[in-house]
Amino acid sequence: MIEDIKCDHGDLSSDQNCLMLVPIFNHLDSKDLKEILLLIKSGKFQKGEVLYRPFEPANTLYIIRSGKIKLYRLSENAKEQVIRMLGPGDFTGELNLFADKKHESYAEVLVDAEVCMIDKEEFKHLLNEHPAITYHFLESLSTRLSETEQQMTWIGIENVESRVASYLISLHNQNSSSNLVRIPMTKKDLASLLGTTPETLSRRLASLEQQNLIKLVSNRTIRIVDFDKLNRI
Amino acid sequence: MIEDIKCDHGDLSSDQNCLMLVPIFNHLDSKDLKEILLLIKSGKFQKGEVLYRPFEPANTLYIIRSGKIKLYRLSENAKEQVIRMLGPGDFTGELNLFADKKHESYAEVLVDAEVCMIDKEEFKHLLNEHPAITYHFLESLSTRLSETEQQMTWIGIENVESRVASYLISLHNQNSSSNLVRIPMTKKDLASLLGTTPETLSRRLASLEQQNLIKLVSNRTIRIVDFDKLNRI
DNA sequence: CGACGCTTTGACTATACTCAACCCGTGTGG
DNA sequence: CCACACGGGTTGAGTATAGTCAAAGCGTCG
Repeated sequence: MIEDIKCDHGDLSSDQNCLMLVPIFNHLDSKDLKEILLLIKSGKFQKGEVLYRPFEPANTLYIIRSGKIKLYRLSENAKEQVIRMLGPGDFTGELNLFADKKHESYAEVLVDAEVCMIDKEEFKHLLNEHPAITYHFLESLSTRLSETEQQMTWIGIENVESRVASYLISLHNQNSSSNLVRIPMTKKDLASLLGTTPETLSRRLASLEQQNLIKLVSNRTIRIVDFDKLNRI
Repeated sequence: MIEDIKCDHGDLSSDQNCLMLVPIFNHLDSKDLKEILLLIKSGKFQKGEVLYRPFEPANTLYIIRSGKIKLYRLSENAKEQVIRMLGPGDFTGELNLFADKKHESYAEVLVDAEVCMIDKEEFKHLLNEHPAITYHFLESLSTRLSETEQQMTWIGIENVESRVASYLISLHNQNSSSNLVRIPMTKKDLASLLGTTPETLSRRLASLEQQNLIKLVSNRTIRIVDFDKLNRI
C-alpha cells in the first residue's frame, strides 16, 4: 500500500475535484483550495486493504474520492457490527483527531478506492485558519451523531422486519426517482448494519415480498410496491 | 418554566462555576469566562419538565449545572430508547445548531436541574472568536460519536447478559475506588439504555448473581465480586 | 471448469419479549 | 397514624422472534 501514495501533488485538478466533493470544503474559493491541496497526500487502496484498525493511533483524516469503504467494529467473540459505509465525498478518521486516542473500528476497502489524506496536525491548523471549514465540519459530525443515534434506536427497539422496511424507505428517499432501489452493499453487510444475521434478513425480505409490499427483482435490486404500508410497519 | 429563567446574570460567580465544569470551557481565563457569561441565560427545571422534544426547532445549547436529564427517542409504537443521561458539565442541543434542523429526541428532567442556555447564533459567534472552544467542542462531539457507536455495537451484537456486564464494568472504571457500583438511574431506564426490557434486565442481573460474579446489595447498588470473569462474558 | 464467498432454505434452539400478578417503598390524603 | 395509590421492580408462564447450524443453490473470478 505504502508505495501507492503519491506525494508529488502532480494531479492538482483531480485532487481539487476530490475536495469539491466534500461538503466541508465545497464552499471554498479556488485560492483556498490550492492551499489545502498542498497539505494533502493521495493514495490508492485495493479491495481488502484496511485504512486503519482498532488500537492504531489516529493521526490522519481520510477523504474518499472514489470506491467504497466499510467501517465496522468487532465484538469480543469476533462478530461484526457495520457502523456505516463510506462513498465519494465522505470522510473518516476524525473521531480521534482531537484527543490522541486510538481507533476503535476497522476501515476496510470494499471497492478499490482513491483516498485523500491530511495529517492530523495540519488539519487542526487548517481549522484554525478557516472557521468556515470548522463550521461545516461540526455540521457533519453532529449530523453523523444524529444518524448513529437513529440507527441505535432502530436496532434497540424495532424488530428486524421494521428495520428492513425503514432501511428500504431511507434508500428510496435518497434517490427518489423511481420505486426501484439498489442495495449498495452485500446482504451480509446489510444484515450487520441492521443488527441481524444474513439468514434472518433473507427471511424478512421474503416475508415483505409475501405481503406484497416489495418485489425482489434481483440480488441487489428491490421494487417497492406499497410504499405506504411499508412505511407503517 | 419560563418564569424561572434568570436574565439578570446576577449570580456571576455561580454561573462561572457552571462554565468551569464544562470541558469545552474550563481552559479559559477569567476574562474570557466573564465575556461568555454575558451570553448566558440560566434556568431551573423541575422533574418531569422537558427541555425540548422532537420536531421543535433547535436554537439553544444547554449546559447542565446540576440535576439529571434523560435523552431518549421514541419509536412509532411509542417504545423508548434512552440515548444517554446528562449530569453536571454535560451539554446538549448541539446536534442541530449547525443545520437548522429539528430536534429528534426528548430531553426530560429526571432530577430538578439548573441549566445554562446559550442562543444558537451567539454560540456560533463564540466559536468564531475562540478557536480553542471550537477545538474542545469538536473533541466532545467526536468522543460522543465514538461512545454512541460503541453502544450501538453492544446492542446490535451482544446478548443482554454481556451488555449488562459491560455496563457494570464501564461504571466501575469511572469511579474505580471500590468494587461497589451505583446505578445512576432507574432500572427501567437502564433497561432501555441497554436496549432491553426491565423484566429481562432483572433476570440477567439475577443470573449474574447466581454465577457469583456480582452481588445485588440494594436496589441501585451492586458489588462486583469477580471482575475478570465479568469482563470475559 | 472449479473454488470461493454470498445467499437462501430448512430444522432446531435459545434468547428475550409479553402479559399478568405480586411485592415493595414512597408519598398523599383521610 | 394508617390506608391507599402509584410507580418501580421482580417473578412466573407462555410465546415469538431471531440466532445457530447445516446443506444446497447461485455468481463471479481466476
